[in-house]
Amino acid sequence: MTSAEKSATPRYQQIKQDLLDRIAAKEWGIGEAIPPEQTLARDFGVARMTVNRALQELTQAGVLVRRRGSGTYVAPPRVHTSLLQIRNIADEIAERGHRYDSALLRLESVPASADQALLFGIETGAPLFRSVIVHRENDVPIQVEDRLVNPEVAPHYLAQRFKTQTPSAYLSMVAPLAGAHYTVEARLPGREIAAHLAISTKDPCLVVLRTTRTEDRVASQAELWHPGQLYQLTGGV
Amino acid sequence: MTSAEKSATPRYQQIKQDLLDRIAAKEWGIGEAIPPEQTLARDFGVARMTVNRALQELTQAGVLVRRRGSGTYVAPPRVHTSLLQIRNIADEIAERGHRYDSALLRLESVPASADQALLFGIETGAPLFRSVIVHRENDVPIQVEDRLVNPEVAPHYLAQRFKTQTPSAYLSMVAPLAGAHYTVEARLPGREIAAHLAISTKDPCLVVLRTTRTEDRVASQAELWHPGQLYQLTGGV
DNA sequence: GAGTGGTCTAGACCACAAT
DNA sequence: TTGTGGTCTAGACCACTCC
Repeated sequence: MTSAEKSATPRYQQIKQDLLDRIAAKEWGIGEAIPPEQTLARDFGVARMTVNRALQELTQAGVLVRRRGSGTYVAPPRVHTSLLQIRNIADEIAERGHRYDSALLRLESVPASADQALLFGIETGAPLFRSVIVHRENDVPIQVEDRLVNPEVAPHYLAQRFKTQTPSAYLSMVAPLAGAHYTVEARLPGREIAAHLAISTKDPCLVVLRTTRTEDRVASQAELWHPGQLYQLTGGV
Repeated sequence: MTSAEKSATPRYQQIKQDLLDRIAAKEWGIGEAIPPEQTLARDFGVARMTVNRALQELTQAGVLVRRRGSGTYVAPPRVHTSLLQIRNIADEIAERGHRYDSALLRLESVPASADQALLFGIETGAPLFRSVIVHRENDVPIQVEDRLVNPEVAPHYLAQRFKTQTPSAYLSMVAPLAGAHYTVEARLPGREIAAHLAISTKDPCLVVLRTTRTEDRVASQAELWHPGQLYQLTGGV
C-alpha cells in the first residue's frame, strides 16, 4: 500500500457504506447476488477477512442474506411492523378524516447537557435546537412533541414555523435520514406536559422516544408524549 | 492440533456461552472487568481474533461494554424488548443472561362475553380458557400475562403447568400461528395486576394487547402488563 | 469438482487509557 | 511506558451448494 494516509473510519466500515450505497443505487436488486468475498476483497484491495466483517455486519443488520456454498444476496426490505412505522401524525389524523392543527410552544437554542452532547457527538454546552409542539386532533391535544435537533444537520431549524410542515417532515427534507431508533414506555407526565395535553399528572402517558440519524450522526431526538387512553400504537405480523 | 474431534458449534460460540454462564454465575459483577483478550485467548487456547469475535458479539448484544485502552466490562442489565419480534419472554430473559421464572396464578375455563365470542368466532357463554401468569427476571416481576385461549385450537390447554414452557411457546407448538396483531398503550394497573407486579396502582404500565391467529381463526388474546419504568419496547430501522 | 461462505490462525501495527 | 482493545493481513481448512 503506497498510502500513508490515515482514514479515521475503518476499512470495513467504508466497505459497508459502499455496499449500502450501491444497493441503494440498485446496482443489485432484491434477492440478487452480490459479488463473492474473494472478488470484493480483490476489488477493495483488502484481505478476505475484512470484507467478511463488513458482510457479516450487513447480514446481521438484515441488509444481506448469506448462504454457505451459494452466495450473498440482497435481503428483501424488512417489513416493519406498523408498531414501528410511527407515522407523521398529521397524515395519520388526516387519514382518519379528522381536523389536524398544532401549536408551537417553544423554539429555542439550548446548551447541550453532557448526555445530550455524547448522543449528538458535540461538546457539552454547545448549542442544540429545541422545539416543543402540541398536536391536536379535532381540537383535542393528542401529542406533545419535545424535540432536540442537531444544528449541524439542520442549521435553519429555528427559522421554521412548523405550521404547514411538521419538524419530522422538515428534517427528512433537509437531511436524508438513514435510520431511527425507538423506545416506548409508560410514564406519568410532568406538570407542563400534563397541561399541554389537558390531562392530570396522574394519567399515564405512552412515551415514544425516537432518535433519528443521518449517515454519520444523530440528527434529532424526540420525546413524543401521548395520553395513554387516547393513543395506541398498533401493528401486526 | 491433536484433536480430530469436530465440535458442531464454532469455538467463538462456545466462548460466548461460557462467558455468559460465568457472568450469570456472578464470577464478574456488573461494571467489573473481565480478563483481557490476550488472557482469554491463552486460557481458551485459541487465537486472539477468535476471542475478539466472541467479545464483539457479546458487546453488540449489550452484555459487555468495551473501552479501548482500558478493558472489557460487564454491562448494566438492559430491560428491553424488540418491537419487531414476537419473542418468548423466557428466551429474551435468558438471552440477557438473567434468571427467569414464573408463577401460574390462574388456569381456568370462563364463559365468553359477547365481545370475546365475536373475536373468537364462538357463541356467547361458550367456554374459553384463561391463564394468568407472572413472569420474573431475577425475581423481579416483569410481566403479568392474562391470556384467553380458544379451546378449539388448544383443547388440552388446561392440562399444562407452564413451568418449563410459556403459553406462547405451547400455543405455537400445538397450532401453527399465522399472524399476530398488537396494540400498545399506557394504563394504570388494577389492584390485582399491581399486586402481582409489586407496584402501586398509581404507577403507569405499558400494556401490550396481542391477538394471535391460526390460519382460520383467533387462537389467543393476551394482555401483557409491564411496569412502565422497568419495561421498554425498542426497535430501529 | 469448483465455488461459496464459516471459521480459525498467528502474527502485526495502531489509538487510546492508565500509570 | 505498558497494557488494552480496534483493526487488518495472508494465509488455511472445512461444510455446503451447485453444476
